Amino acid sequence: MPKPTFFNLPEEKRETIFNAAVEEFAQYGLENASTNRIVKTSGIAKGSFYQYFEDKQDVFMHMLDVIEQKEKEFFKDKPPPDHNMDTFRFFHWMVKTGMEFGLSHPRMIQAAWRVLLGEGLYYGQNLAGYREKTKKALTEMIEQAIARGEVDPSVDVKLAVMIMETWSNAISTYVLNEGIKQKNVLKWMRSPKTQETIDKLLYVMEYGLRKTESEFVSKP
Amino acid sequence: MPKPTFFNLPEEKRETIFNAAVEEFAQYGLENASTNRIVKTSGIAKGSFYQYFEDKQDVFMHMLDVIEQKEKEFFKDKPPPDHNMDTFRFFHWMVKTGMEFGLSHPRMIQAAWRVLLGEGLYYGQNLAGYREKTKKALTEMIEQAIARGEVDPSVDVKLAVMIMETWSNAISTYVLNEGIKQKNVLKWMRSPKTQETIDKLLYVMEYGLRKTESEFVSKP
DNA sequence: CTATAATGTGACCTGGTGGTCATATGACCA
DNA sequence: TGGTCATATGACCACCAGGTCACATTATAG
Repeated sequence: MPKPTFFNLPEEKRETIFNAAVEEFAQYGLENASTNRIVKTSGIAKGSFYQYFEDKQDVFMHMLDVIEQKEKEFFKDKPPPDHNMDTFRFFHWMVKTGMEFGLSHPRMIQAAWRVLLGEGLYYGQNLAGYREKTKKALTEMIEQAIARGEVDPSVDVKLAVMIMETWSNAISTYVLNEGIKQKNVLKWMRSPKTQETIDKLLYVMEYGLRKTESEFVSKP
Repeated sequence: MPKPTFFNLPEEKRETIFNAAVEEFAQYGLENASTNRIVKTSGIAKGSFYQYFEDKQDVFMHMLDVIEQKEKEFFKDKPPPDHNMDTFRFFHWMVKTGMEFGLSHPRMIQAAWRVLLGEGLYYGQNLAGYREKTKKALTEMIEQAIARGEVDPSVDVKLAVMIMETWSNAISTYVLNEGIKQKNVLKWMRSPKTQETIDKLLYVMEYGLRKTESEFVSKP
């Protein structure tokens, strides 16, 4: 948690510092982020930084909180089209909506992903908690899906979770890496071509890479 | 390339230094690897290190070469059971054999993966070449597979490559992470349970996560 | 035994790191 | 006005990084 002093700051200054930190994390990850650079780019004194935060990990954790909060807000007025829908369609909706959210705060998400996926494995307990959360949600979803006869039961739950995580990671990585190159990310994201790519990826997750009687068709 | 001096060294000393470097990369990655620690753990003077190598990246590239060479040796007397086999069976065989190789040099592989996957994205050209190689091989394989009618053609080649890469990465990561915890990795790797897990993962890649008429059966 | 070449060494350099602290600034209030 | 308290500052610290280099040691050859 940042110290109270940080929250007393005028919003503009607070944002400047926060954004500088986010940019630093996106570029260098957590381990290689430099507080010196952060203070330089945000135009504050070194001492000030330590009056706002314990250390750089403190800022990073704060960023995760901000993401979580913004995510909640974003999803609040975007309820899934049908509550009792097919699990794959639900996952589909979740991935796509999640991507839209991600692209509205690209650097923040990039920073979080980079650290959580890259360094998180070799890091302390603090970060592990964040990964557990999504894992738990996925587990519940899959248990339900198996009960409903939607997911192949011969693949056990733990493995299915791992598979869905992998897919979700792969798609996010793809969208983030490609999206950043675009001049208008949202337009790119919503373009038929991009949508089809994501559809195809999710289709393969569902039906596999082997050619079977079921064929891919783009769904609106 | 390491300097000639390095190759003139008695084998034992050479190995000591090399192993220390590998261990360092496995633990800290390339960016955070410390030459100071490497020289300390291998018991040589700082100056000697720079008489053997240009810098730490030089050692790392050398490690990649060593891996490549050992891989060639390993695969030399392990030709695929049937040359004109189904692509998925071939991929299956490749993954499993590759894993066996990986577990015979776990730290080296771990180090390479860590850097190539984690830092490689944000690194210079040197490393990109190594990723391109495997990508090219996969591309050819998939083009053939589509021509043979084995892979769904509605999923285009580029995407299929990405999917196979993702799977290969996911499985490797899984095996490496779990394998390292075991007291006897090879025994663990060859145990029916582990084999079944890998079979299941590859099965899902092939037929998808959704329950269909085709059911998973463990194949010998 | 001597001269020359190859190898080994660690003190030393510059520069960056995370973090501290005495001091300065300025807003607010009695 | 003078006093107080939160905020701001950057010089400074100890530490570690990668890298160099004059010098010491050892091996080789004549």
